[in-house]
Amino acid sequence: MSSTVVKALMLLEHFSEDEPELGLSELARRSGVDKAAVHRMLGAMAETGLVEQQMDSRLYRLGAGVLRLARVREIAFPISSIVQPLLENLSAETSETAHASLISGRALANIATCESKKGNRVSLIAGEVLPYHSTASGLAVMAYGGDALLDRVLSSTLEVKTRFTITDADELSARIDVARQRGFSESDQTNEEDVHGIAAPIFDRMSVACGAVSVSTPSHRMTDEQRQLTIGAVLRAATTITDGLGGKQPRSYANLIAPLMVKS
Amino acid sequence: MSSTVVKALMLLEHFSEDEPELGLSELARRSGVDKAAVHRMLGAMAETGLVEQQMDSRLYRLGAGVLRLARVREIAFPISSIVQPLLENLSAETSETAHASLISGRALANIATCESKKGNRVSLIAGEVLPYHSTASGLAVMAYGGDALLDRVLSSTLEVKTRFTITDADELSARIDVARQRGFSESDQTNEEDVHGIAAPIFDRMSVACGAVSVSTPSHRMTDEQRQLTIGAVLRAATTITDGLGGKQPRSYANLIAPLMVKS
DNA sequence: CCCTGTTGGTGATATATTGTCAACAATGGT
DNA sequence: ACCATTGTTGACAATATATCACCAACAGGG
Repeated sequence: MSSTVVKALMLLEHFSEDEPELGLSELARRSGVDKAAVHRMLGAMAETGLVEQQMDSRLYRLGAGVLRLARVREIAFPISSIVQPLLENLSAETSETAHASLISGRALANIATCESKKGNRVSLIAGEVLPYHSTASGLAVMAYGGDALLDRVLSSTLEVKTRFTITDADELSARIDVARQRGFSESDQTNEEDVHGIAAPIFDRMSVACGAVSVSTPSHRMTDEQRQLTIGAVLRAATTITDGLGGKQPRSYANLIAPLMVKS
Repeated sequence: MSSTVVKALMLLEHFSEDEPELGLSELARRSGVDKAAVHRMLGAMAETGLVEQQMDSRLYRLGAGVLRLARVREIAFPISSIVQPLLENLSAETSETAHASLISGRALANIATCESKKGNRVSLIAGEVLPYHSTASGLAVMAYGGDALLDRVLSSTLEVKTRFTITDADELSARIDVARQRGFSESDQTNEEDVHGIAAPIFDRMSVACGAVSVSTPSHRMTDEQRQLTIGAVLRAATTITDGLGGKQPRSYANLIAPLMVKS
């Protein structure tokens, strides 16, 4: 059915900013895998330094190997360092929390964040794995990420995250179409309660979406005015990031969003 | 014999700053694994975002997933950000290239670097995997990393890196003893030609070595004077880093190196 | 144009690793 | 003392894997 390598690596998705250290039984419970299997997988990943086990508490955490890998990737393709300052600009423009994510296998990987300076802000867990179907970023990516990606997501089981989460493939498909027609995507409380998201796609060298930029706003604060402001800022940021990464927006897309990008 | 997860993850060690993108056949050749197997493993790792495949060139590279993992780890245990500025200080003091590495499974992972500003300097490949037996950092870690680690390395096959590389377990053991008696380790051209290394261990909360700081100097430039200067600087840096990470040097070790740390 | 050398990718089958379940010692809480 | 955890190890059946072959596509070179 599914390779053991995938099963092992899926264990890593349970580590987050909130819970950087997890026990064996805990991981087995969350992943639904047998304790013995988890034990062997973690042992294998520890051999290569992807995880490491605390000698005293016996808890597991992400290992030094991930730092090395990230360095290699970041030196060869400096994405985070390019994106981070642009996110800070975006956050300043909108006064809300901004973040960028990239396609990472079957989900989106949040790779950079800049939180709003307001007291009441959307604070997202760093390094979280974002589902395609329930986030604005996901919609944006699916709208411009090619049919292969789209089909894969639409035919997968769509997890319920809140009472607003769209779990029907047809309805989701319709939302994606709307995003494609507008040039940006919007989602309200579909991934988390009281969080409104507006996102725009980032394109690679082949004009295929490889990620998205997004601004998360507390739902109640999302007025019409704020919405217009955010849409423009997000589209400008996405365009700058696409350029910065050496990517190219499709011609039709550039024309589509041009009128929305003018600074009022 | 060995789990498939390990075999899959070992493929990642072939990606480096110099060669961030590799083809399927290339990876199969270097790892000595069958093409079909490599293909399946890469596919599995791509599913979780650990690697990604360029759609046009079909080459593989490290994926966005590693960035996410590194963020999670770095936010929970901010090592790199603590170590980096201290390395810059160390490099300035010695005028040579400094780097820090952590235990990462069966090898050391280089996690931070600061290159010398001199024209002729030791320039090391970022994110390289450093063997225990042929580097000064490795000697330092083995000297204070506990018997389990020591036995594992001494009983493994020691790869020849240069004509000076020590491949005899007894001789290596003797060198480690010397490092333990002195409080720092030294290696000359055992990992790379014309590179001299001086390293000191970094300790964790349980007073066990978890990594090392090292200064790499071109062999011909390593005079007696420079050597004394470097030893002091490395030991001071290692002490500061151990403290910064919340670690503790063993009492005996702190006493041992105290006289060497005085600034002349 | 063929020829040879690549490349990435795909099936078939025997084998070896893996999943499953049970039991284990060591903790910690009550 | 008990009970409920924890991490760990063992054994066996089940299954995913390693290995081999082959294929199509592409790139020079003669």
